[in-house]
Amino acid sequence: MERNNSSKASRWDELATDWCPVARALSVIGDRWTMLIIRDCFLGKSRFEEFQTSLGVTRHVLSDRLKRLVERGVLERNAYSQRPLRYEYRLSDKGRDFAPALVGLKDWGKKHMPVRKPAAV
Amino acid sequence: MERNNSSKASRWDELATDWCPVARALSVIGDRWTMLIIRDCFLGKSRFEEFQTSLGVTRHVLSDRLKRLVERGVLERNAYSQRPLRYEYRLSDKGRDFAPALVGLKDWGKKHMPVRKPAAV
DNA sequence: AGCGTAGGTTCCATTTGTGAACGGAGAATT
DNA sequence: AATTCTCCGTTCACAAATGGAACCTACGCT
Repeated sequence: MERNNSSKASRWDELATDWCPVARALSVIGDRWTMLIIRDCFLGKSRFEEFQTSLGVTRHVLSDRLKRLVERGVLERNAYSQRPLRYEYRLSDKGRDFAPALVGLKDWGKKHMPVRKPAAV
Repeated sequence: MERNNSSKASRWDELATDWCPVARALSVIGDRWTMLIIRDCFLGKSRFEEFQTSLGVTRHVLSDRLKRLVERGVLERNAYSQRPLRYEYRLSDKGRDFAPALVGLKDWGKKHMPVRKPAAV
């Protein structure tokens, strides 16, 4: 499905080589769900099932995103169990460097998207 | 196409009311192209054609994004010409508050996505 | 043997994005 | 006055991404 390397490039996936560093950053984390996976990593989550239940994203989109993030060096994939072979995903230094951007988004969300409480009846 | 308000909600468009402020921010700017439109606004661009040629996004996706950003108060739409009635899109205060997040992305892109120059032959 | 769990993959329907053409309204050119 | 140009979109057919559910593998538990 995703990751078919034979297709012609659309403008979106030319962003990785754009002149603008913001565009290049978005080529890595500009897809749906990706930034939220990174947020979950900052919150200490590391396993497939954790991300899946936390985000409600479908499993194969999650699978695709994790694969891309590992390919691009934002996450590292390590076996946390050998006998049932199981992997966890952890932020690399490159991934941890998203902290300032994430904080920027957090501050904006807090200020401009207040949680709507049900009207007290 | 987009903006049909009768459809059932998927997880993605429930983000606007998520407990996490990062998720709420992403519900506004987490779509493809949206953050790049905001970047262009910071760079002084304000008109439909400017965004379109700068980004290479298709016209009706651009049209959709601008509409959403105005609806959500990130951009303001003002007539800049009366006789051919034409509009421009400018950042509101709410939109300008994306500056820190944008800077975070810029710094990450500069550090971790260096521009590949063609090998000097 | 049968069930549960973690981490995926596969299938199909729906939604979103792309690419190109079309439209309208006024401006500028011939 | 007719044609062309510019700006800001809309519409259409097709391709790609996403959603939702089922399935699979390998192991552990009872």
